[in-house]
Amino acid sequence: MRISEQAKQENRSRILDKAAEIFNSKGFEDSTTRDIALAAGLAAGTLFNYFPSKETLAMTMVSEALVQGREDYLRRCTGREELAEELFLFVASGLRRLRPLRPFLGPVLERSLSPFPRKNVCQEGETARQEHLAAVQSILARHGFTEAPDYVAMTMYWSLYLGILAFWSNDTSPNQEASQALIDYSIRMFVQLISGSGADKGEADAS
Amino acid sequence: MRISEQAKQENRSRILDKAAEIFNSKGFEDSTTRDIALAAGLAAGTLFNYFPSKETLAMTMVSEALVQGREDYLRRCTGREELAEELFLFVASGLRRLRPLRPFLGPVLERSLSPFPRKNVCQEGETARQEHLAAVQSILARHGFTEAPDYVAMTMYWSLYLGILAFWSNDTSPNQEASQALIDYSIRMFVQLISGSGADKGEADAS
DNA sequence: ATACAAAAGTGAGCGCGCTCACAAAATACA
DNA sequence: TGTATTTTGTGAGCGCGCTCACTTTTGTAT
Repeated sequence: MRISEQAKQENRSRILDKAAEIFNSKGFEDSTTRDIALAAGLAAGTLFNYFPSKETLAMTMVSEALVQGREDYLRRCTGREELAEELFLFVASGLRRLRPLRPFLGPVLERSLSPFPRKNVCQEGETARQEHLAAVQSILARHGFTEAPDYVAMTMYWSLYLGILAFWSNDTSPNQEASQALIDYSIRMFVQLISGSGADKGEADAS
Repeated sequence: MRISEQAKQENRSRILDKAAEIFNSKGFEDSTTRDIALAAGLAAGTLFNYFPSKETLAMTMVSEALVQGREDYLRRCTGREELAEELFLFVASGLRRLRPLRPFLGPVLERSLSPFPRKNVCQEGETARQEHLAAVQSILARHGFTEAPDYVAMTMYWSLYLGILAFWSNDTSPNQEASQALIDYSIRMFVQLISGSGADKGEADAS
């Protein structure tokens, strides 16, 4: 069992390695699970003993990248940042870790993170979303927003975040400055939203 | 040629009718193009003489609904509305027409309207997005925003709009009040964004 | 009518993600 | 060691969206 356990881990990481390679060279949709399995030295069906779907396989990499991004953020965060500043740091840390996966991220994030209701949800995606939102909530809490923001605010946050991911994932501007501007505006907007409705929720009355 | 032309149109609309029926009863993903073609009295392959893909078939219905929604909006619009009010009317008019398609909208909108880069883009989806955004721009223009808002603003608008669609498409609250609140906040946020464009951090408040 | 070209319909078949009945190997127990 | 049990690997095969070589129908010109 020990030896087998180790062999399993090796198989798993060999699948992940080869998958990353193939996804990066041909994109997500043009890569086949058969190719990946064979490249990892396994039969076609065996891949699904390790990952229940092609989507989950890809999202596993995304998930790990986002976890590392979160760790980076915690390491880099001094605790003296403004709210917007800290949110920016958090988002940017995630993107930095996603960078190597960029060539094949589009279809994966679209399927796994989008809030549209679907038949077969990918658990990795759900988890990634929840953990991201939980992190945001904890940042808010540390900045004095003790009551959890309502569903409207968090729904809007997620929409904006997905928009950032989508834009960033094919941003060809030199240093992704275009994305930086988008992140900047999105976060500022979000901060403004929760600042304005935090006390008296719902009655903002603009007209 | 006359008769055949008419037959073609009949086939086309029979496909659309049966597709709507089947999509509504089994959802988009569980419906097969074979079933739809047979239900329309055609061979499996013939369907693709009329629509290049299953996605396009579904998006054709969405597209038509959105066009009708736009007409409704033009009809109902008095021209004396506030900007936010008019945007709300515009968005709500679209949703009203999409209502009958709601049971199968999720996967369709996710694939066709999402801004994530993809291999095979569905032309119907691209067009729908462009027309929607053009309508928004013209509303803005009529309210004094003569210079076209920059890509950041429009990107954020589209993110928020997609979020609204996603939330609304499985909003089970009695009269979709939950969605109404989301639309309200999203639009107000967007108006604030373009009003204060170039404005500095947060505090500005509404004037 | 007849011949012919263009348009429309057909269904076998492809490659995909994924399943599943079974085979092989690893482990547990005697 | 030998046997039973569980775990892991295998690849034929399914159903899907979609293609394409072919047949049938339609329209035109003689």
